[in-house]
Amino acid sequence: MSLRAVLLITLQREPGTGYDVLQRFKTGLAHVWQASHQQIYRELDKMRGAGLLDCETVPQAERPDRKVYSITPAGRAELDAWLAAPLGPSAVRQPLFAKFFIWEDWPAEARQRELASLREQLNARLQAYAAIEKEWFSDPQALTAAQRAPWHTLRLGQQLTETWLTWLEEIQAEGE
Amino acid sequence: MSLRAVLLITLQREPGTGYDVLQRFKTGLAHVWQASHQQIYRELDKMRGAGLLDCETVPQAERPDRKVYSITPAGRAELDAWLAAPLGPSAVRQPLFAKFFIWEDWPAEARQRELASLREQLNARLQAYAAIEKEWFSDPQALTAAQRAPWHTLRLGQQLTETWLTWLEEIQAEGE
DNA sequence: CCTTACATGTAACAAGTTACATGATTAG
DNA sequence: CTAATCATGTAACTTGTTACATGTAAGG
Repeated sequence: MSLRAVLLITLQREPGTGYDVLQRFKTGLAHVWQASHQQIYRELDKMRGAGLLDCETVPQAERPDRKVYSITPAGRAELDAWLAAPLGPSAVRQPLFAKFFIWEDWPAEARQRELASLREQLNARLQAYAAIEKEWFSDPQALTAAQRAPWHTLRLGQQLTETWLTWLEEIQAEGE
Repeated sequence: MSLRAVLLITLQREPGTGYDVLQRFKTGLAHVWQASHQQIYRELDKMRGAGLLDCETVPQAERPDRKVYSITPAGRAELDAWLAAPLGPSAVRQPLFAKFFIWEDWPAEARQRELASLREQLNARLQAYAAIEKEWFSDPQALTAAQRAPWHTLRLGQQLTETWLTWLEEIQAEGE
């Protein structure tokens, strides 16, 4: 259900094609949701079938037609219903924590590799956040009302990542 | 793959039935992994089929037979391979962040309900962590080598939850 | 009497991944 | 010449959820 809701949200802001949505998932929505192009195309088609989206086919010379989706009143109603119901608890799935359950069983160099790889991923995430911040929220003083809440999500993302990094540094220091 | 790895880890520590594993997912492994009983039974059967687990059927009077699974050498090899390969980045899926993208569109009381519900969930999670800590790591000074890494995962879980809570309090304060 | 614990499963569905497939245009 | 961008899709598979199904024993 959540992918569907995210699609409704982004298409409500601005209609677009499956490809457009994929680009949004890679840039401004990168810290919110990710999905493969196959998942997006499939879901958009299902939503059109369910009457939540309209689809206008725009022919293009020498390229596949663009299928521009936009939200319908039924789609907006479905979105409102989703917004009105508080989210349930999310499932816990932490493969790294699982690895830590037999941490002493590993060769030391495998541990180092794991931690180094994690560190890179966390730093890459911070950089991605910084890019979003620069593009969308460069001046926190001048945020519009509509920008304020999305900006908070970005800040939380940053803070969670920093919590991870601090913890990682402690672990690495202890392992020496 | 990760569910499979978690099952290998827990059955390597101690053989058990699907039901046993489910109980572990509810207690000592609660902050690591969750899965429904159907998912567990299905996966255990597949793993037995793939030669990763042995299954010994223990008849019981007046109750369904217990199927006790234990890890095979092939299972241990698969686990070692999983441990040796650093984890890839995990997918980003934050439905709450999506809601925040149209936060100003909601009625104020719906927002309050959402935040209150989140707060309850976070507090419940902290309590679950405290229970695990009490049962498994009551004396941090006296941790065995094997307990040390799992204890670190618990601490990270707590710290992440606290980061969420601090953020939540800021948002709630600002909303007044 | 009702709920919880014990102990297993089938079936259908929803969500997400990976591989394969097409074909023009533009930038290096 | 090669890679990236634009733009769409099919098919097969894995993973996770929900509903249905069975039956005993113990505790309140």
